[in-house]
Amino acid sequence: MASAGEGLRHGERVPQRRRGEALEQAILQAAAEELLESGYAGMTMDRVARRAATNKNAIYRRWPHRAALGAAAYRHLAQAQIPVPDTGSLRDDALALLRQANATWSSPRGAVLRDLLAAVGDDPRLLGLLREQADGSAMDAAWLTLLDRAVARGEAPPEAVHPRVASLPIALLRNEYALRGNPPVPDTALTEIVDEVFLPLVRGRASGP
Amino acid sequence: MASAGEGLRHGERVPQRRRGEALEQAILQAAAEELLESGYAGMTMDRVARRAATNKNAIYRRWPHRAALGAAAYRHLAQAQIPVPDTGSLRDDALALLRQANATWSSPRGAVLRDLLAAVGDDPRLLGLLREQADGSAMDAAWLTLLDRAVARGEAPPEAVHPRVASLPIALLRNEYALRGNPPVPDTALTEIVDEVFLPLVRGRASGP
DNA sequence: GATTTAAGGTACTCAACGTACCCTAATCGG
DNA sequence: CCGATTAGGGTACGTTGAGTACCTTAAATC
Repeated sequence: MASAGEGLRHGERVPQRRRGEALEQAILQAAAEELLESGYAGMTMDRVARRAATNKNAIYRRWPHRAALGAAAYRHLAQAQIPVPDTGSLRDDALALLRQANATWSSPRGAVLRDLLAAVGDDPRLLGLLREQADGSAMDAAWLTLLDRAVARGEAPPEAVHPRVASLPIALLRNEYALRGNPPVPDTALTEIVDEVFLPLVRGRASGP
Repeated sequence: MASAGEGLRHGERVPQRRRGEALEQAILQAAAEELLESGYAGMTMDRVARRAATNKNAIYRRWPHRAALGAAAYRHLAQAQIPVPDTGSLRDDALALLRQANATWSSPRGAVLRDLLAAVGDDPRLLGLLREQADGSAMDAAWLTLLDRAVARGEAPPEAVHPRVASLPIALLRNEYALRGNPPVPDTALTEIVDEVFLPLVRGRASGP
């Protein structure tokens, strides 16, 4: 067997030691994998370092502490694109969005996110970083789009297009998780949120001041 | 100064070593104080033991791990009695209850509770223990009472008395904390929750199916 | 090719959880 | 009233994991 990798034609050198961006991506990838496999509690710095085939130095040169790495790794694994459903009915659209959020949050990724939010505590920088990708403005935008369409169809009054209304179903879903813990919220709870709260509220704002 | 405690009349002995209930209460008290002073992260087992003038053995004989002690200590310090406001107006009642919850949650105790809920993770026993005293059924009962009174005054339709409606304002308040972190929610957010969501929903359920 | 930059390797400090062991005070049974 | 049992006190560990220090060595840059 000829020794490979060193003697290339024309003397092209293949670096054997990653640097900069390449190394950073490898670390993030390793951290994300650890997060999915063992949760945030299991994502130790040594394990990440070993998995990325590097050492803790390289990590601490980039992130000041574990929570920061955790947040960055979550972001790396949560390329959240939210496809806004368009079924032609406000109720079905709302249910579809809720079900999608429920599926995401009850997946391992959801558990990781909740761990991270807990661990981050009150560090506003990391809090923002997490929320951004997690469910923040993108989610609100989706619900506003959904309401806009309903108004255009004459299904909802214009007063219903309001940030508080838009964020309501997700807030209630989040609340279910806060109360019950990890297991996925049953579908009956989702329909209840839509039928008993969301739609009545949309109606209720019609004749309001 | 005469040496006290040992030589009592009639040979009554005052035990110098606490046992059972007395010691348990002392530990809980010490843990609760640590929680308030330094949060859950600062409530180390050694500190609690020192503060209670005992040692870790006595603690671990009673609680299997730190999280269990934390939950028990929180319960010890959170004798939650919820006085249901009765101002004669649904809006004012609702605002009063919300403001009270906001005050509690933005106090050190609220931060401790959030830390604990995070630390407890998915242990259902501790989760239940915490929620019980924290904001669970007592809170819901208060909101249902408030709705009942409004219905009696003719201020709200009977259909508004529904668990989902009752838990809504607290769910939205909790959501504010989840989104923004520790600082108290501004009063404008509370009035918005009441005026833009809660009251319209109560109205909206009136003519509903 | 020399110099500077950053990765690799490793050992270490420190804090904190949880455990083991042994001694001694309090309680309980007779 | 006196031994036996129970449970608290004291203390020293073992272990894990965060974060740091320091030196060596490869890669990039001048």
